[in-house]
Amino acid sequence: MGRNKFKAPKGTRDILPEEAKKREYIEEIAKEIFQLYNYQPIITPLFEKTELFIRGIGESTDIVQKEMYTFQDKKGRSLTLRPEGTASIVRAFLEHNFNQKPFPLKLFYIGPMYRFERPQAGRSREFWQIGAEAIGSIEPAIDAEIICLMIEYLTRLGLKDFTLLLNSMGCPKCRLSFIKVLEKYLHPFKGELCPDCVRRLSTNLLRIYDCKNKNCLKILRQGPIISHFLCEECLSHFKELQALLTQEGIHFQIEPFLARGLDYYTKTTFEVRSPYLGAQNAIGGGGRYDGLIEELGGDSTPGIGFAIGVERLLLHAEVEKIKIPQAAKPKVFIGLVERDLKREAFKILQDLRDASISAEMDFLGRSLKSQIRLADKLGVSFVLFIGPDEMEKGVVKVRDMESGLEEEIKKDNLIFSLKKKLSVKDGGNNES
RNA sequence: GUGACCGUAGCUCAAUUGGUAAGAGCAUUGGACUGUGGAUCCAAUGGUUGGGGGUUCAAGUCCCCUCGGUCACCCCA
Repeated sequence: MGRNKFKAPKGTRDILPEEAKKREYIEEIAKEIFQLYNYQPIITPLFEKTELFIRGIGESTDIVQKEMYTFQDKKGRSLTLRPEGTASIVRAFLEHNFNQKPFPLKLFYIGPMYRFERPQAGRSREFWQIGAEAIGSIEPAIDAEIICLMIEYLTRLGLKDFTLLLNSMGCPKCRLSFIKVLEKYLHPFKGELCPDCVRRLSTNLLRIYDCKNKNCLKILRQGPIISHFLCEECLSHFKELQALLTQEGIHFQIEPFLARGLDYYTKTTFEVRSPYLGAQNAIGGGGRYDGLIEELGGDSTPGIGFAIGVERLLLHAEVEKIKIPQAAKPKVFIGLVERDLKREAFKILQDLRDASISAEMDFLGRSLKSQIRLADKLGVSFVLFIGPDEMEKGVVKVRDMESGLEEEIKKDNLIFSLKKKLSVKDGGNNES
């Protein structure tokens, strides 16, 4: 171990075949559901101009303040590895004049994000998100669609034990009046709040809701609630969204203290929490960002989106023992009895593959016994023996690894016969 | 960025108060069974004990630094 000079950088890791296959599966399901809801794939660069994230995510957020992977390229431009997906998508939206397309424009993405943080359970420096954005509609129905999409995806994967939290942050107008009231309420408690919250009092008041200090929480919970201060428009939006979710049988919990750490959220915010993830308990979350596109230089255009953390999803799925179908194993192994029949064996191997039969053979000159052992480890259904006796008769000996029965099959008939045998076996189970 | 705990073969773990030449199981490879798997048995491969420095006659074991891991805080996916 000490010999290995190179290790994956702190907070990153290799995703080995076993896990990679699971990811392929959950991505596949995601794509199915996105297609069902008519969301189109988009792939944006892993890095962007730093300025985009500062403007998009918000100067005062933790992401911008301390979590960005920022570097200079050879021309001295400041670039940043993307810490989240929405800013890039809005940038692409503006860059390609997507406002010319029919609204709402619906996009999804799957890819890695980067945040410079101390790793812990459910948190690393490189992590993947599956996310979706719907741009151009202010209808509560699109909020409902986005949330349904997210919940349906998790449900489709088989997750059960999660909670959907819902809140409205209001719009800039009503938020302002709420902030005033909250400020007034909190002022007398200044001496009792934790130092962080005292700081938040003057910098970014709403961030106070992120505090986990028991005393601060107690004070907050007895204070004003943002939903009581929503303007007429925001309130009816929120009510309509709730009605739609209820109609679809989606259970949610109003969480008046759900603030979320990105400055751009307006009106709807939501988060899916898992009881199994330790301190980092959000599997995914999202919200409406009606001011973001204008902030980044476009016409005033509303939008809403969510992101799911792939690693957290997988961690949760592990606890719930979610069944993830295993990728197919090779079905046939070629057992080479004598070395000088290598060419013949290779030919049969390729013939099988040409016929779409997944096949494998030995490439290390192993003894026949070791070859069969290997075949067993690979879990193939059949082993074909290629030996002098068989050659002479123009046949291949086929061993059924389950029953141990062997049968000689004419070479001309091999593919047809194997396909038939395999389809019989496949008829039963296909999972593990 | 802060704190706590941890770091011995590919994996899971041993190694008396610092004391011979760091062991075992599993995995891998070969063999017992010279044309045949899963069981069993035998053998081999595999470690400058994360790295560096220090204390000591002697360090896997003690001290310092560093890298990494784990968990928590901050915050979020």
